[in-house]
Amino acid sequence: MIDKYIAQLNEAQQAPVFQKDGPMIIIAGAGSGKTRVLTVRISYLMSLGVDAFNILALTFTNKAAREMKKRIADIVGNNEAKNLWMGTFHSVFAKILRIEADRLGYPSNFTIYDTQDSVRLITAIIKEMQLDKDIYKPKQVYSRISSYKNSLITVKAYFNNPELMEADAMSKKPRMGEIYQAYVERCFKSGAMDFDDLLLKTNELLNRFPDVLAKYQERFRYILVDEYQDTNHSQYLIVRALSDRFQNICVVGDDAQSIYAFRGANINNILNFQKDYDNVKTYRLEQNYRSTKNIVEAANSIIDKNKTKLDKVVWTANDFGPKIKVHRSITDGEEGRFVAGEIFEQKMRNQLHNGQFAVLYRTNAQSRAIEDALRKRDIPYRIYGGLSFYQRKEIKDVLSYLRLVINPKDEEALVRVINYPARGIGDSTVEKLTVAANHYKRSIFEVMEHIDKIDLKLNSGTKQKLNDFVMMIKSFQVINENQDAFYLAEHITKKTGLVQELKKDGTPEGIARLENIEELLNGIKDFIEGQKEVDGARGALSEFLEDVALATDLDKDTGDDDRVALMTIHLAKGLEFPYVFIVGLEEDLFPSAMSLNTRSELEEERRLFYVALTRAEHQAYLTYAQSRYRWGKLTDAEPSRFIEEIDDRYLDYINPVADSGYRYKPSIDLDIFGDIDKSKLRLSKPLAGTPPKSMEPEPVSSLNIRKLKPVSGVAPGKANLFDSNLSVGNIVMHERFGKGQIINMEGVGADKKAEIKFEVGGIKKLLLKFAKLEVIG
DNA sequence: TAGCTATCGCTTTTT
DNA sequence: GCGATAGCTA
Repeated sequence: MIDKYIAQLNEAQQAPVFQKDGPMIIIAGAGSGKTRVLTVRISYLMSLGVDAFNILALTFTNKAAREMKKRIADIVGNNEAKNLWMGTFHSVFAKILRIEADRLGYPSNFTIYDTQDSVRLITAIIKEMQLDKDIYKPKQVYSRISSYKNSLITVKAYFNNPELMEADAMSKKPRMGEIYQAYVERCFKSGAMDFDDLLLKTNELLNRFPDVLAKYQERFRYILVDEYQDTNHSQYLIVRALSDRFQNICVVGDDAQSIYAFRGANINNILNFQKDYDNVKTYRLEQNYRSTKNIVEAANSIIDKNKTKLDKVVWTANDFGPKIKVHRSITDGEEGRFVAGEIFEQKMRNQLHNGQFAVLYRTNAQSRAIEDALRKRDIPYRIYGGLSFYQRKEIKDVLSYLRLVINPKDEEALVRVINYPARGIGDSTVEKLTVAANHYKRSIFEVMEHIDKIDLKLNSGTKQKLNDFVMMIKSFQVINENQDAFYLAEHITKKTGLVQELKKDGTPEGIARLENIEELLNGIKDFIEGQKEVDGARGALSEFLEDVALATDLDKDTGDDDRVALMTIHLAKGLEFPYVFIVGLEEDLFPSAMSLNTRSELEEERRLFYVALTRAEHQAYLTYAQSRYRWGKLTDAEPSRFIEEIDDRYLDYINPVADSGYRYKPSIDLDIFGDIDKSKLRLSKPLAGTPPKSMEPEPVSSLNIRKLKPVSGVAPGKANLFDSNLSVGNIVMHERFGKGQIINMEGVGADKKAEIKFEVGGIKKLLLKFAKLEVIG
């Protein structure tokens, strides 16, 4: 049986399958069939007699884990596949932490705080400490704490590290450590772990308790890690610890697709793997089965621009296929219309369906313009990511009640719903409760339970209301013991008045929210139906809540309806589509303005672009707009350097008509389209009195000026192909105008122009993008 | 304490 | 251009 699957692999793919023991790394280029290799390898291990219980496979998304499990089930049968430990780092170690929770002083029913919960708690702490929230920005503080945790810097380690403390003091946050400490204490007191805790506490567990470590080392004799390039330090240490005994560790990854450094992923984990273990075998999968030659080669030409990378040549035996289409539009609205129109046309012409198209963007905010256009064309689509279903207010409200039932110490859940729907427990009361809770080192709920024994200067009416709330939650707990989660959830929505609240609102938004709650209830029903088939399921409610806490939108995808996919590039990693639109290819958007400060940030953006392009099987589109609404304001944009970085032979410029039609005749005075030319407007600051005609009201905004800085600040001469080596004073040769000297340069990126004094013909302004200039002196 | 209005900050990506 | 929050008033 297994032989058949092995025979379907090429030689390079078979080699890692056949290596049963020892450390190994598989460097797998985009589209090289790594998932197949992993599934066959796991199946093969099992065919050699390795018990499924002894295999741990860590993936990046739940979806990847599910799919892999399904494919393995096809090979070895469902009963065997069921016993595999397979999932994301977070979900696998959340399960283990629940089993071992008492070792760390946590309840096994601990809550998992999502980012929203964490940020709210930090906001509250900053307020309580009476710090300036403009200096201590909660989100910034959160990400700082997150990066500490991912580097295994505990509160204690922080206070032992003068360098860190100094760095925080330098950035005007001398009390960072105290916030960190308070945050950790409050989470603990609430019986809650945040995302990073799931990894940090696992490390703590394995470090502090040798017997626990031994137990899981013994259990996980074979460990496989997918997307190894995206692991952070914390994850790295877990893998190292668990694999230390048997050294049967197989990691798969592609350094060219490392796109999560921003949240602590360490590309060195993959670059240094050979050094971490003895006798590491390295395998390379370089043949791409996914994309056309055009796409593969164009993608290679991009990634070549990066300095930090492993040796690897991705190639394909596929056809050349069509060139990559590049489209320029005036506004983001027009960009959306182009995408929608093109999907419409391609569907007609080639008998395609919606599911074969994907629109990828850098930021979630870009989806709106695309959505509008698709809707107008009646093209069904599905948005992934963004505000996920479970993060919507009405959903989080219901979930908060459910969380309180499981873990009444959960403070974020409590604060959220203690007065929603309104029941006369106001801010000042909650404040008093919080102060008392911190003072007695108890949870707010516990304080409320003993409200009569503590003097909080509350009037009797308020006390009664608090008591009612406690009794209500307790009554829910009783129901939870006797009824299933669906019954309880439905009961809660009615009993708390959540449903009535939305019904009386009556607005379309209110109705939509009601429908969402209904969908949530149905989701719970589905979940417990599914649970009934799994043996050893604990209380369905707590399992449901864990699932929800670690679920992503991608996981909800059933894939059975035919829709165009809209998502960020990050989310698209690991997916593939015949037709891919990469939209918003503009400087400051992609590459993001936030990533222009260092070379490594820029290289990560470039890898992101590489990931985007290699999602396409048959046809890729690159689109950009010359102006775009950002933060509700129309903003100028210029084409992304990434377009220029692709060799022209792979590209097909769809519409060089309107303004570049002029540009092909550089002898024409450029002033005639001065109104259109953004960079020119921007740079004519001395003429600021000139009324800008019909374009946006303030062409010389502070935004635009700010925009110039980072672009030109990046490695002069390297920023893009067009300004290489050229500077004022150079003697150049032009194919039509002959010899001349550069007397001035202006603009950036694709709009970069040189003013050249030619020996014959006088001074001309040329767009470097089109002028074929040879430097001769 | 509740509900309304004004203001802010946001948009880099996610488990 | 939106959603969350602060601040004001009843």
